[in-house]
Amino acid sequence: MSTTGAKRQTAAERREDVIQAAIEEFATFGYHGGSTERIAVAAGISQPYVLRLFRTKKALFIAALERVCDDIIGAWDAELHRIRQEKGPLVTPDEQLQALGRTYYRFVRDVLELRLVLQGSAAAEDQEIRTQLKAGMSRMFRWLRDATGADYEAVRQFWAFGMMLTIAASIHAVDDVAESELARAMLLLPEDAVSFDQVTPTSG
Amino acid sequence: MSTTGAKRQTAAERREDVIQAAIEEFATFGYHGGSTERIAVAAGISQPYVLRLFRTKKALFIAALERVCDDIIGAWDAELHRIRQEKGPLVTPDEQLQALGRTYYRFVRDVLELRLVLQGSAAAEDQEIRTQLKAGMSRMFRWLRDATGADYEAVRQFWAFGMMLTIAASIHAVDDVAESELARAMLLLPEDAVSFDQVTPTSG
DNA sequence: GGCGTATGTAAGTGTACACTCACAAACATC
DNA sequence: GATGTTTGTGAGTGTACACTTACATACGCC
Repeated sequence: MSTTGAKRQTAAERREDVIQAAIEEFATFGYHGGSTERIAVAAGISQPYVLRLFRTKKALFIAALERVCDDIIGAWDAELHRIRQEKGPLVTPDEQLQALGRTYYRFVRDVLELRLVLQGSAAAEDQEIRTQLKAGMSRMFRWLRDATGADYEAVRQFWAFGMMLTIAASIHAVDDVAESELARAMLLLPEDAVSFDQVTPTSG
Repeated sequence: MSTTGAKRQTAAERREDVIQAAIEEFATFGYHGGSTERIAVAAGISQPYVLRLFRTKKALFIAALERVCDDIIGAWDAELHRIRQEKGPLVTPDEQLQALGRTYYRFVRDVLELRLVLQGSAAAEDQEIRTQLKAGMSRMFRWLRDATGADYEAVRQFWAFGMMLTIAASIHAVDDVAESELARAMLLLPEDAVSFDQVTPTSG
């Protein structure tokens, strides 16, 4: 273990670290506000190397977006299997969607990944980002439809709620839910709700 | 009319021009991606003067956000009066919300203002922006509730749909609605819909 | 017409940041 | 242990952009 003891990893491993750091950075600050320098620091490498692993900042953003779509579908898939094992194979599409909806946040690491979808929408003025985002959303929509067998209307409602929950999380509505009937409304809670276990992530 | 014929306006008038330009710029490129220089050009003044009228870029963004919330409420209000005159004063809350929802886009100039709300959510990591956005959303929620008399659940659904429509517009889903069943689903259209008059803005 | 005020700008400053390039250190293979 | 390849960095470059300062031009008022 010399002082210059450089721990080399494969490019694939580094890429993974960078993507994870990028998801966090971009989800928080958006595409324009996110910095490759901070991503590099978070991933434990130099900034130029980030740009060698992903040719441009935009390419990295798009890769992160793609990953998030995969993760969300993966999390949904796992939850669906859990539900089916618990309740038998005869659950209705609506029951399945409801189950996915109730545990929406728990699926995705600290809501960050959902926020990245929001950031993608915000940056969708860029054609390449827009194209990628559309593809990702298509995949999610199709998966929801195919996996649960639900109809358009149900998937629509599910998705719309998801977006609203994401925005509610973005503006930290959950912070002052006790004092604000608005927050309560946005979080889809009944007026007499006292707990947020069903919608908040189990953070930290 | 000399060549240096400077047309002076009052600061209030300039501020108005700047806010309109800012809404367009920020709605398109977001808070971080938006440029005060471009806003200045669009408003027909120099960039330093933009920052004299609004102390900082952030202050301008927040002012634009506030304005948009007012505009949206104003547009809703006008539509509500129209509906009541058309159908008499006995319309139910649900009918009123439905009317607002059907013409959602038409209310707001080319969907830009709704996109700014999305951009605000994306930039809500910043505490001041977040605070302003929360206040604006609160006002909108309260107005919807008070003006229509609808209950939480109905307002929630209305809002969630609005957010989804905004995102659909951001990713230009409407562009390829003919070829994509996804776009159709996101745009809340029944599967046999042939026209988008109900949801698309009358642009140009 | 002089004077105070409001409207406006040219030019500059500092900084953040995406991206480049030349070079170095670790590893694999023979 | 020489050689080629992959992993990695230090030190820049150019540029975009928020913000500042010092100055100019129009306007109202007496």
